[in-house]
Amino acid sequence: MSEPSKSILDQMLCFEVYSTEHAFSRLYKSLLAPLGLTYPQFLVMILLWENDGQTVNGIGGQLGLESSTLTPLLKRMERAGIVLRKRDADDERRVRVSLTEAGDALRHEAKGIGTCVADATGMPEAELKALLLELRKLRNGLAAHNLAAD
Amino acid sequence: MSEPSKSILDQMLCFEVYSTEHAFSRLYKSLLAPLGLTYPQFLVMILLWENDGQTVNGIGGQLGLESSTLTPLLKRMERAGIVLRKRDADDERRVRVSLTEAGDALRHEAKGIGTCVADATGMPEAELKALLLELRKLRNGLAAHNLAAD
DNA sequence: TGCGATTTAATCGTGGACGATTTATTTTGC
DNA sequence: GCAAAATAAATCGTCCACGATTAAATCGCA
Repeated sequence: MSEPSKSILDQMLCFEVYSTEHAFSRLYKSLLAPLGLTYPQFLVMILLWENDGQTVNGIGGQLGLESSTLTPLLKRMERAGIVLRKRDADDERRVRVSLTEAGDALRHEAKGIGTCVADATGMPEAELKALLLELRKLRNGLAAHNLAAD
Repeated sequence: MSEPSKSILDQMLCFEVYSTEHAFSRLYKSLLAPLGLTYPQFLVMILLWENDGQTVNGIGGQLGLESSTLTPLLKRMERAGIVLRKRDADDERRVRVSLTEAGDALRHEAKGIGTCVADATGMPEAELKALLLELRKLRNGLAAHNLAAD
């Protein structure tokens, strides 16, 4: 009873990840609202700004999302006029997602967001970097375990 | 261009938190499925196993969830026969949530879950503990900023 | 005492997320 | 060259999450 067992620690860690995700989500919501974007939509935009015309699966692979999540999300973005969805002529199974002019223009409006978030953490860069690496290690561990379960 | 700016780092960090949360969520889903629980429901159960008969707001405060999230969630748990929802006789605005026998019994079936998750991380206890503290620091920073925005 | 302000849940609409399934297309194996 | 397998996206049902609003109960204060 004196020391917290590893399993309790783990429960706490999972909850911490869960609630940190909520905190990030709330922060991004307020920053992204003026652009009319949600956080997952913003992630898609980052990928497209970097490399336009990707397929649904390509985007999903990078974000870890299924087509059942992405298809409706991309349709909302299409309705908002920031992306286009078009069947690939060479392989009609694929749908390629590309930026409209409005979508491309959003890139400039999104410039300030990163620094806002960085400031909000209130932590020095080195510490954030270390945290990033530790989290990546954790996620890789979990992902390996998730794969092994199949 | 040579060094990653703090804002890019931050974007990566946020994404890392986001996807680590997904990885945890997937892992817990497979562990909790035999108990018929989702992860947020499991969090509610942990609170009730610790302290039965809490109010909706009391639970929400600890988990950072709104009544608009909890009410339907608790109704599903009630339908599943693991909790009861009852208006407080002293203050009829409050709804008290308590465990049924079946809900209490689940506690034993959930025993092994923590160690499973701890093993899945593949990381030593000390490292997990340090990560927990860093994440808490980050979350507190973000939460402070979220509050200040009001 | 009684009325306005506050507190507590519940409701509604929107958006994310997943698994299972379906449909269409392409690849492969023979 | 064609049937079977594999791949890509979409669809459906369920659940989580939030903000805004509503309804009911309680509190507080004049």
